[in-house]
Amino acid sequence: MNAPQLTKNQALVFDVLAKADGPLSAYTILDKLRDYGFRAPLQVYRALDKLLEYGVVHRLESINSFVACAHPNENCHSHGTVAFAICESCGHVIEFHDHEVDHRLANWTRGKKFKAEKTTIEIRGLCETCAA
Amino acid sequence: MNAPQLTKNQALVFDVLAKADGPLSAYTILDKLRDYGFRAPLQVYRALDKLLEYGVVHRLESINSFVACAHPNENCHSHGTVAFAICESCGHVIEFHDHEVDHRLANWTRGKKFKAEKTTIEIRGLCETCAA
DNA sequence: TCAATTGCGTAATGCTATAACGTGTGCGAT
DNA sequence: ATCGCACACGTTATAGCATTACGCAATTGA
Ligand SMILES: [Zn+2]
Ligand SMILES: [Zn+2]
Ligand SMILES: [Zn+2]
Ligand SMILES: [Zn+2]
Repeated sequence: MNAPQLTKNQALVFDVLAKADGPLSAYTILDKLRDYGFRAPLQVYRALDKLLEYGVVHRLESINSFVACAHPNENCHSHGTVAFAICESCGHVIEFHDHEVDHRLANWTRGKKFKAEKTTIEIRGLCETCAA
Repeated sequence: MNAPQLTKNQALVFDVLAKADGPLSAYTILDKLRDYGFRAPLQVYRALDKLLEYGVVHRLESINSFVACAHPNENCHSHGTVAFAICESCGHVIEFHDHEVDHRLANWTRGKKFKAEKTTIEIRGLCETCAA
């Protein structure tokens, strides 16, 4: 899914995420956008839905938060499953792909005849800086 | 973490999960246990915390639900990361391990000096029956 | 006996997400 | 033109998930 011109709300939400140095919850985004006219969660969630659909934002399931894609120029979806390492101390997120992991999981689903729609891989822990 | 004798509440929650044919949310568990004296979410969450700690229950982050461990006699934690395939149609969950996936992710974290604490791998889609 | 730990019960609150309603705007088909 | 449709938007209310805070009781172990 390629991203068309963003609407005003979508652009506002995306900018907040792009400028953040870590994942944000929908309600945190809402708070940051109150000065721009946002009043209700749905304004955020509707924008997020589209941004997720366009692949320019990822959802971190394990922490109910959202993050701008770290590879804005590639199409993340085309590289297979995106994986995340999330530092529980400083909040930083590293986004990565691993072809071999994709391959193994695809093998498994093929063997089980399981039709995968969406795969989540999230590693929570401490980044190099925070672990030191 | 090995499971000691469960308390009454822990045993009730565990039994509900063990008898269910799919993952349950904390509030669904609460409803099923009202006849046994449960009145508040915390009674469920406290029991779940312990059951998770003992490794006899897993939390599915992507659907905010809980499931009894499918390998009650092995120690799931000792096998590395547990992965789940979750059918979005019938709700069935298949729990599995893949050493090679673990290995790849461990390689990645070692390379980044990221100290992994908890890794989530969840595949959502359609099981063989539902995909047919 | 005293202190610390653990489990339990209850009420209140906070965080996350969606349902349901209506409005306005752009745009192609008739 | 104007009708119908798709889409974004705004608002209110509600549903669903999880924790904080307080107090009590039983257990353990010094
Ligand atoms: Zn990405
Ligand atoms: Zn960090
Ligand atoms: Zn297990
Ligand atoms: Zn199924």
